[in-house]
Amino acid sequence: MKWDELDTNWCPVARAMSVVGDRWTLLILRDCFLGISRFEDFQKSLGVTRHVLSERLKRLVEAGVIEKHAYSVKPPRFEYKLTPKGKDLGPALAALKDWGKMYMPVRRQVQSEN
Amino acid sequence: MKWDELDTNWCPVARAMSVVGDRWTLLILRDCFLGISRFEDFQKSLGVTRHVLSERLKRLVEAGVIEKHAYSVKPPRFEYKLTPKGKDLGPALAALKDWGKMYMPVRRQVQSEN
DNA sequence: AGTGATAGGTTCTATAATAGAACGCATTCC
DNA sequence: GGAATGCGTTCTATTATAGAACCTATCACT
Repeated sequence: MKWDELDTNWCPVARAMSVVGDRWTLLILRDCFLGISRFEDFQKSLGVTRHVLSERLKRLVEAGVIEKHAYSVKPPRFEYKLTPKGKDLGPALAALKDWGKMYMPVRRQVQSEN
Repeated sequence: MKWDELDTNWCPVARAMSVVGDRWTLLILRDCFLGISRFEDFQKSLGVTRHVLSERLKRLVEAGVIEKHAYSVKPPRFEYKLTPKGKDLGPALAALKDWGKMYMPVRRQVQSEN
């Protein structure tokens, strides 16, 4: 199969990956679960480029995983919130969290010389 | 943060993604759970390029998620098997499977004109 | 002994995705 | 009339992935 045809795959895991399998997507959703909802906050939290963040949010909205709505019209300001479909990714994220806690111990980042 | 520094992140989900967050990796592991163990079989099952498959398997072995061992020396033949660490990704994959079943209905692939 | 098949890769080039910085717009604050 | 904030888009450079070809070792057949 091809990566951009995962949505028609027989396997439900593959179909799930067609929505949440791209780089950064699952971490954006983790941030949603932590209460983050604004573009700037996702960007600061993750360090993902604005370009990619914009593209991922658009995709997640299209897929019905999150919703975008204006919390202010003047000035125009938006927030992204999990839909029920998005909230139901909670168990998957929780399982990844548990696994990470168990098997991926925290290692201090090596400080650069400069 | 940067994608290749996820392993030092404070968040266990991010640290998990440092191992299983790359394209195709979670689907390779799904295949492992389905009993697939050989290079050729992963490749046929997923359609991933041999280059990427090789790289992902190497990474998963390094991370201790799967083990490579020879099941024949003459001719040299190998199989990849889940370690306990890898088997403990079962709940995460199961959660993704459930979510995919629930929210991503099977759609027939549109047939090409040619 | 030569030919083809099988398994497990590596190497090569072309294309697609991501990184990183800059820019644009609307609005508010000073 | 700046400067700051929030939410993006656009641009170029670098990295990752796709797709095909190639290599090695062995066996099976003729």
